Amino acid sequence: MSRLANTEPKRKQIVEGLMTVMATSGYDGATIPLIAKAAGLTSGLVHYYFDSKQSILVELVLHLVKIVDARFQSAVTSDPQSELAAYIDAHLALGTGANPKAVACWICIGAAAVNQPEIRLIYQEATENQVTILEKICEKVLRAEGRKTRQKREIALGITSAIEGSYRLLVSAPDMIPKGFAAPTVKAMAFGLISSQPLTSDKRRT
Amino acid sequence: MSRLANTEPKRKQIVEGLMTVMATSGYDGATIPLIAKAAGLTSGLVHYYFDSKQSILVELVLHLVKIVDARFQSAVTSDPQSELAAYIDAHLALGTGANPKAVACWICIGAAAVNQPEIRLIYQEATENQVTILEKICEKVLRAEGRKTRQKREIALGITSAIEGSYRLLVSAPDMIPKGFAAPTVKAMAFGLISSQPLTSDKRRT
Amino acid sequence: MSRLANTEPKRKQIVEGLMTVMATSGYDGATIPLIAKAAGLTSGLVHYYFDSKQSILVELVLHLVKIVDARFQSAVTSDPQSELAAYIDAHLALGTGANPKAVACWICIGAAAVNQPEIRLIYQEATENQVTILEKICEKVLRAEGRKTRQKREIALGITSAIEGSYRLLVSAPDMIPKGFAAPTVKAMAFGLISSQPLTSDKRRT
Amino acid sequence: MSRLANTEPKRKQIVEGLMTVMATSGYDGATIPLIAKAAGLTSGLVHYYFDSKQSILVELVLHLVKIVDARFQSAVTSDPQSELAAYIDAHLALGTGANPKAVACWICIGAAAVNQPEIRLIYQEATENQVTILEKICEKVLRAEGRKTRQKREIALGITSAIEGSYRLLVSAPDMIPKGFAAPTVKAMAFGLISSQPLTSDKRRT
DNA sequence: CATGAATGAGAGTTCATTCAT
DNA sequence: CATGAATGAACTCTCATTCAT
Repeated sequence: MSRLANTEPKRKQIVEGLMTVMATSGYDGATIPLIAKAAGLTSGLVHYYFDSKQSILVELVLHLVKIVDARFQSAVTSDPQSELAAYIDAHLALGTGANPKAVACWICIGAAAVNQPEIRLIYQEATENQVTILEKICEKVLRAEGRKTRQKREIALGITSAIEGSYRLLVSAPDMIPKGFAAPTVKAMAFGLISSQPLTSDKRRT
Repeated sequence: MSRLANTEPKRKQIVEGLMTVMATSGYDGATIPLIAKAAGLTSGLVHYYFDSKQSILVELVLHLVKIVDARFQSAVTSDPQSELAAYIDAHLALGTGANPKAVACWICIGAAAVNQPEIRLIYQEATENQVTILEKICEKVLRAEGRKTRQKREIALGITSAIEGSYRLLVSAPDMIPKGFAAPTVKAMAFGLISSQPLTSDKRRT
Repeated sequence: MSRLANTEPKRKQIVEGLMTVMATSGYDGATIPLIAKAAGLTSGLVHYYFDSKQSILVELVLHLVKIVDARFQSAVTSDPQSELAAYIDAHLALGTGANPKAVACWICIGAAAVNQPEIRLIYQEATENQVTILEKICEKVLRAEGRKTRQKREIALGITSAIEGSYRLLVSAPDMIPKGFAAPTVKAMAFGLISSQPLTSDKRRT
Repeated sequence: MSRLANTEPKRKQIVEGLMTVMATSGYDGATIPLIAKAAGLTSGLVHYYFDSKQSILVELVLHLVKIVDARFQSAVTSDPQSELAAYIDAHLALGTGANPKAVACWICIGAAAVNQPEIRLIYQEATENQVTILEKICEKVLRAEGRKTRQKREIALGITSAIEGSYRLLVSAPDMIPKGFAAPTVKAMAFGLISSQPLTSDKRRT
């Protein structure tokens, strides 16, 4: 077996160790020994597989993006409206019990992006990917509803904001949030926002 | 007589020092020496005015809440709809250049709330206050539009999510956000959400 | 009034502040602000009346010596044996409730003598004074009992050891010591030690 | 395989580093860098082997107790009287050059017990163990001399006081103490104290 | 591959002391 | 006299990182 044979599983273990610890202790509170322990390894090994603590964080961000993507991909996508609903559900279901660790980490990553340019870049890239996907879905919905698509990006950004903001409240003010609140409300906002767009042609619709 | 007691200004200096440093370095990156330097003081003096680093953070949270409150209070509030618009503007204008440091700090505070229970409590309290204010405004708007008010809290939480999420994007993915995007979009989402509420139903109720 | 008018009372206040704090917090735990507070003054004033923290300790040692001296002086001194008993009582009564703070301080001073030569010197001087007084009493007792006085200094040192050791136990292992244990036991040791000395002349005494 | 685990020797090195520094600088003067230097290590490593400075002190107390125990255990114990003498010699020989560092530390530990409850507890426990051992020896001596054993604990406490007090003088007033003074005097006091106990039955012994 | 001992820089915090007022 | 703000050095302790084994 080559040396690489065992490399990926180990790296994943470590990344998930960081996720676990970070979800309860934040990024700075996630020390190498704690990460190692959560991963069932020793601190020395962590640095064998990763150059630095920050490089684990980089990989974690990529990992989290995959988790959400996977969930959305598996959603059934018949008509545009249910596709949009499925997208929102895929994201917000994470917070409502499905993967609270991932959400807590995501909040910490946003803060880490403040002072770590490398993290900011990949956070931005990941977000850009999501917005692009969402933009396309929104475009389809707008078309299906006979509305102008000019603002599709603003709409996608608005929905993304609402999702990210829901994460914030779910993580940092959990006591305020009624169970099952986030997804329906964000969906209502999303469709409300779409409905506020002008129709493509008033004549035909009259 | 002793030296002129100057406690409050000094504490404010320190709090603003934390805000400045935290906006670029995060909470853990905001070391006491850096805070002191930003405030033009010595590290020793920081601990003369504050028991601990965390207690500076506590005061900063209160300080940030005051900034937003002050901005909103000064807004003219004629009809409910413009009051709601003014509320959203007061919050989001901060991010669009008015006080980017405050917004960056707010993001870091949310992350700090993850692993510092005391911070979580005051974050939650501050958020609860905002939601309560917003809830009342929403109720007025709903009444004015002849809609049921049952969901007013969910609506307030939804708008709050959208605002918080906009902060996130403004801070952590600034390159993605077109100038002046946030406020109009959040307003459209807010009014879209309100419009999705059922009418009180004048017929049956007559 | 001259400037000195108020000096001595203030210094005494400070010394007693140190005694109070030191009895529960040790010498290093007795910070200037704590001493000042215990004395009802401010930290600045403490340094107005004393050059340094150590100089307060120096004065405290002198103060403690006076306390014991005063107590012994007031004892009735009829025959040598009761004088010795009175001496021991004067010292050990301190520990058994009369002045536990003084005793706790005395223990701390012994430790401070380890690393502060100036304290060692005055501790030694104070102890030497006590031993000298005790030596004279012992000489009288030995004479009265018709015993050789050659070892009077060793006897005085032995009794002093027993007293100092009782302080240690009273302060550092208070739960082990039955009420009223120390004085009778030390007296018994003292007289036992004296009885172990050879008689001055067996012939005459026959 | 990792580096050869060498935990116990390293911990011992550190404990002895504390002993060395504490003997001349006291507990508070024994800073981690000084302890590390005395042990030939770096400060970081000290905290690798011990959670806190206090935990080193805890281990030092146990270490000191062992030193005395070892010395006493090795003493030949034929008749009760020489066993008592051996016990006193084992303790006091330490001060007279055999291990002056240990004695100086012991004095500082008593002072540390004043304001550190955990230290007080183990000081008390160590002392209680010694008193219990001594009590049994005294009981044997009392029996052998046909005296009542009721006061055996008070006697043991008295002898312990005399030993502890001798330490004090040896450490804090070394110039006053003639060489070889302590052990004989304490022995004389001990036997004098025992002789002061009533005989078990005067009638039978006639 | 794997360990965990070792390092060294730097964190938060305390405190005797000074001094402007 | 008296205050308490201000300083700066030193403290204990933490931690990412390295490396001998």
